[in-house]
Amino acid sequence: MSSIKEVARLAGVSVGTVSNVLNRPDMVAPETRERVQAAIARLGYVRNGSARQLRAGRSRTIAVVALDLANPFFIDVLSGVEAAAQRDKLTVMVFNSSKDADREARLLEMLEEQRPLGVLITPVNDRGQQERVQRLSSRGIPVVVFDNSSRFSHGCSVSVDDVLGGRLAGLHLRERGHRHIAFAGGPFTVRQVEDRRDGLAAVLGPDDRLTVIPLPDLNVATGRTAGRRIADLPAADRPTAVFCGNDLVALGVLQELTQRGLRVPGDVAVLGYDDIDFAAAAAVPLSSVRQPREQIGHSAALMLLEEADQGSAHQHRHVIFQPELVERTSTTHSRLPSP
Amino acid sequence: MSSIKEVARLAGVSVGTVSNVLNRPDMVAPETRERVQAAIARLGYVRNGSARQLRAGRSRTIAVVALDLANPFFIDVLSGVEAAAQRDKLTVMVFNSSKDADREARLLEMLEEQRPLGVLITPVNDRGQQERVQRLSSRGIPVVVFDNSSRFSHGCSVSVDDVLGGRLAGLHLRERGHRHIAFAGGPFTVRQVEDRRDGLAAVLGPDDRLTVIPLPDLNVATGRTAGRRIADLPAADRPTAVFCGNDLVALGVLQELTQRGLRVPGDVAVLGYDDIDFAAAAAVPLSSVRQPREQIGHSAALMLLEEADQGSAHQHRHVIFQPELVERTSTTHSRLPSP
DNA sequence: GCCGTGGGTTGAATCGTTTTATCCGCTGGC
DNA sequence: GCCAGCGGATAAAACGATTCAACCCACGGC
Repeated sequence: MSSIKEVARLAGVSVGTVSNVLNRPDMVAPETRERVQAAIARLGYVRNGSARQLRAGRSRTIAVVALDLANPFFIDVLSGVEAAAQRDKLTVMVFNSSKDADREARLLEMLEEQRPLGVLITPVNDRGQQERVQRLSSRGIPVVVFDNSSRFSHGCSVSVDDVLGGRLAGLHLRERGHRHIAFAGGPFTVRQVEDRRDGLAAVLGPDDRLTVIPLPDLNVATGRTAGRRIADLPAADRPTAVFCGNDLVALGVLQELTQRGLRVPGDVAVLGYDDIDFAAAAAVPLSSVRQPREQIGHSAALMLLEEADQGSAHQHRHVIFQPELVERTSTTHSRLPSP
Repeated sequence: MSSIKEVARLAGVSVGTVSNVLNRPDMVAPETRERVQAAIARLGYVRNGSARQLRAGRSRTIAVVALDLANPFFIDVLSGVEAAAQRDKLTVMVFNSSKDADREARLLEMLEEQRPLGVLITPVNDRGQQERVQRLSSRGIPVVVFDNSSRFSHGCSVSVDDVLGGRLAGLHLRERGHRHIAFAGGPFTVRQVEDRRDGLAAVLGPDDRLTVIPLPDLNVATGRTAGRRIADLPAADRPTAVFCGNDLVALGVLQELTQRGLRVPGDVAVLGYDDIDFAAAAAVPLSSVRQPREQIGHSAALMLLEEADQGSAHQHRHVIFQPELVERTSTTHSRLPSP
């Protein structure tokens, strides 16, 4: 309710001095400073962020537009971002696009008006948002794209080599003797999904068989339908291993398979992607291709800050992390004696 | 880069007219309107949110301060909030206090400066933040506290009857014949945790035994230590059922118990709280006390909007939802023949 | 006695909107 | 022929901070 003016009046100084007390307290005589601080306390004054930002031109918050907060993967990325932001005492605000291109568009529009210090985003799809993202960065708001292997040319990007991830998955499964492997995931317009499948396909031998089970989305529910599809196949046609687009799908597949009497990994091995914490806690602890989650967020945020500091002198960079395979029970033959 | 002024100049009108085109397009002659719109498009003009809000005094975003985004429970609450916000085309921004009182304090401070339309929060603890929250609402920013059974007197609140939840848990387990039950959770300074334990304790018979395993926090890791603690007890002293502070703990307990050769529910039954989606997908599908997650968020948001509309005429309300028990495998005796 | 210096303070300009009172030119009614 | 009314546009006053040039005063040096 009370503005800087009333503080000034109550303390018997000019608004400029109050502002100085707030922003460079050492520039003002101790005695006046205390008088001003007393006035501030007395009125319960707190400064108006909008006015501040209007004048200053820059905000102290960085925005994260997450593709799907329901996926723990993003939460972990987020904590990497928060760690990096803490260094400069910036606040992180999170928006959820929920994989909805329209929502994402609205959010970006709103961010364009709000002008945060920078934006971290995993775009819903490569094509559509390019221009909108580009507009942001042409407005002086740095944008870093993360978890997206598309070469994002108008800004920095942090991604993980998903083709390699697919290859690791394929090699691991072949090593375990699997010759008929399914890939459950989609949509293939999402580059990551496409890459993972392609990586898998690339390491299969000429006589190996690959069954693709396309899914409209990557979550537990679609995973279940994939599991059902697999369970319903005649045993001869059934793949002996399923590589899933991410861990949520794997969890769904796992649940449905065991529920229908198939044993994991005995009858069908299941391999996930991301290595979220819940993967290890699953019915059968899930093998998974791990992405360095916090690190993705952390380095993306650092690149953002760097760009925000450097301004126009900045050179965009593209960081690519390597995934690694984490082996758990769901792809090793059970050590328990079979009945 | 370009402001409303340049648009006005390019279109050959005054800034007031441009503002009208933006905010009440029907108040301006079609011909001028088009000219202005052309100018806007040509310059790539987008309005400055800070200036806008400075003048308007009110923002169009509501802030959610979540206690722990890593708990899927909050994500579900969040989607309820988003659903409600969509109606008025408000944006929802999320902040993560991570159960850290200092962080929460900083966030609230920042929100006080930023003046969102309203704030939804699950405070880290009842005591400390009362005043800060109160300051917000005394500044005209409505605050709704959710998922917290403390009677929050300075604003609306939405909560779930946790004592009842504890009772339901206790009744269910007793019905299954359990007479020695453990409660794994903490810290007990958190009202919800305390209530759940008390509810459980209230329905135990005089000869029943309750073992409390206090935990510093509710997550998978602490759940594991609880599981280990239980597994290490001599069989005679071991509770036959564990009621967990939330599903994350239950997941940890479950994992550790099975890993150490104890069978769930054969040797020890496990009961969770919240009924997050991962509960159903666990090693042994988890019985759990369900809270109406989306609904909590939805009704909290509606109350917030109501208060924001009504202004000072508003009467605070307290909504309390009822939990219900969802029975799955982890508390029913296995149908599989025991070996 | 004058001048330079420098810490401390002030006043005014500025950021980009929204909003309100005012104005302009016309038409229609009396 | 005058005035009310009206659609449409404008100019100027907010909103609440930051910043910068100017100023004031006391002090020391010469």
